[in-house]
Amino acid sequence: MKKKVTLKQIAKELDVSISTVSKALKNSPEISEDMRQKVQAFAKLYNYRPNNIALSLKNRKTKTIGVIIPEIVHHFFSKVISGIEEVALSRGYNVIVGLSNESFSNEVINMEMLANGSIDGFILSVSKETLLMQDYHHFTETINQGMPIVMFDRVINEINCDKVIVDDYEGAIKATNKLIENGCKNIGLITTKDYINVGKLRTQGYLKALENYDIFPEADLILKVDDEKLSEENLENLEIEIEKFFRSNTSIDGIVAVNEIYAITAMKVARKLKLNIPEDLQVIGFTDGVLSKHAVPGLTAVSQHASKMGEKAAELLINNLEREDEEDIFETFTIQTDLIERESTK
Amino acid sequence: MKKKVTLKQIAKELDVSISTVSKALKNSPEISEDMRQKVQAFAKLYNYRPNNIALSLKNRKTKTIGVIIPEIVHHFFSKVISGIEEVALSRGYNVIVGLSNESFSNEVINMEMLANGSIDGFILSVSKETLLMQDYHHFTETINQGMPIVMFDRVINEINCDKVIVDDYEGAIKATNKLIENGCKNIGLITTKDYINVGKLRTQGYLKALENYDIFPEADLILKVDDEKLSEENLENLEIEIEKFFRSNTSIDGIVAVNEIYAITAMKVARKLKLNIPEDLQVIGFTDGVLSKHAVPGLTAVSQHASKMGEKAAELLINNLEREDEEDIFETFTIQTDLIERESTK
DNA sequence: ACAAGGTACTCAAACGTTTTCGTGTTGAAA
DNA sequence: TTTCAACACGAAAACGTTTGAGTACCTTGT
Repeated sequence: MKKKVTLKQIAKELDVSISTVSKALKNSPEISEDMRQKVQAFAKLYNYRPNNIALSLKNRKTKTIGVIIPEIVHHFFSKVISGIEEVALSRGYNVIVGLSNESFSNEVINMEMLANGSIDGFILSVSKETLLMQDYHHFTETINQGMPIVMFDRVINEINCDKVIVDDYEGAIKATNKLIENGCKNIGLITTKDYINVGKLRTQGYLKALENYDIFPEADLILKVDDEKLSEENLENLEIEIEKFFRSNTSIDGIVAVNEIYAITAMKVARKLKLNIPEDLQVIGFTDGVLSKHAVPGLTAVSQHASKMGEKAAELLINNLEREDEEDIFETFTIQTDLIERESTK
Repeated sequence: MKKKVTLKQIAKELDVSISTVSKALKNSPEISEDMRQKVQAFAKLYNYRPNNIALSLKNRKTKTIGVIIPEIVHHFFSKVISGIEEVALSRGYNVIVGLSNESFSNEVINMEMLANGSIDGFILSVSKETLLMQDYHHFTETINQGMPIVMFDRVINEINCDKVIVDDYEGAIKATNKLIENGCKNIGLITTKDYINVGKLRTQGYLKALENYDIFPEADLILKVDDEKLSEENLENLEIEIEKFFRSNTSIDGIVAVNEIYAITAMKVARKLKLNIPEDLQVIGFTDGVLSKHAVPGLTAVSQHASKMGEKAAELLINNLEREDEEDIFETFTIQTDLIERESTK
């Protein structure tokens, strides 16, 4: 077992100073050609690699970005990470991932763990609990300490930082328009409680689209699912809620759902109630993930271009980190949605 | 913007030495009660947190583990990460994620980036290309430098390190047995090429189960999908292959598929061919992920307990890292599979 | 012969910690 | 009064690197 070799060891071995070795490896003109070659040959032989930690300490930057997300077992978030990874790698950065599991305290702990020198900046999507509690002190403190943050998807307007969001409002309009144009007369919306801003925006888009067509929105046609009660296990609750919703609104002929699970479950319930898709009921979901793609029938979905979100977030952060002047001009980048049409709509 | 405060600054402010501050914060008995309180109060006021990088350099350990996986947008892998994260967080470790995208060179680059001091050890699942090329020098070198590796799922027997695997062989036997007991006479297998060892093991399990029941395995009933040709986009190829497979084996009444996608696609094709599930055809897939759960009908699946794999891998690694004696006794931990029964089987 | 200048190296500080050893002051025992 | 712990603190090295300043030696020009 040969441990990693350091400058000091090379220096001792060649009987020169550490500085000489360092400079020789960096092709400094201060070093003679002879010495340069000797050192470089030796370094190659022993497979010398500079110690990242020492470099981080010296340069006061780690070339590492911290990503905090609510949940990784989720197509959208893993896709975002994959986008972040791609540009991070290409620009020489590492990615360290923290999971909040939608919990405020986990978010805080994770951020504190990373903020003490381990990383240069954060990319994050705010946890539900944080959104609910509206306690943002950990964000402001981090920013005050000079560590930049980029928020994506679930962002907080009051916080002054770079943001990457999806045009949820427009996306919901597109989806609703599509259904209206396809002849739906009674379009239902399955959404979340309003404290999640993406849910809220999508609801607003839905309402706007109806308004554009002079359709009066009916409160009965909007189902606000209480996400608190839902976990991996009790998806049946969701199924039951949606079934009740369908039974009390038999005229529904179109559904806009704010995420894949809601949409898929709606289709499942519809099948159970002997409704044919898309003949009797057309369905459009948000987030174009695996489920949409592999559902039968395929689910028409509003694509949020998750990996592009990740790429953009990483670019914003790295650009900020590598900016010479310390001006803080924060940008909010909006990603346009696309409607991916499949068999769940006509 | 108040930058992070260091020991040095506190020392200067209180007009004492750095050592005194450090000791006072650690409640050293060398320090008087007065001084201790003064320093701690000051530190709290300025929200002092020790710099992780400096600690890493001093202690020669980073309290960070590196995870290299082929692909993160994948239920199985993200679930594993989530298991790793959980254990890591509870034991005070961070997780840094690298993606190989199934490419050998990416795997090497990622490992080299991390191996230079950034992390204390690796948890990884080998990329397909590496398995194909059988070039393992980056693993042996890393281990030789004293950095421990834990491999999971796609492991390499020749490499001497901790491993966490799923009992693929047994899982395939369970699945095949189930179908046989349910009355299937012609059970097809949809698998990968043999260089992926999990695929190979599952194939062997399938064959073993048939043998146990004195059923002669027919080569025609085994479809080895060439994964190289498959990407996110051209899933149609898979569909076409499976359809051909079904058409040339009309007697098939049961399917074992080595992953979710194959299983779901098989169900989709079956529906197209007017085969009823589970009456005409029963299907069992590997990897109990979102697709299995939300498919219609629900897919009976062999659960690999991905998050448990992650937890176990993290435990093995951290135990190894924190072991006092430097004995290298490597363990291979096998996770038992469970058959999660849903509507795709009788 | 001697200042000037270039070459090829070494020294030392710095990044932020921890920790061993050293040292000055105090109070009490001899 | 001397001696010697006990106490409370400081100095310095170490982790591995980079880099500006310093220096020894040789060459050149006058």
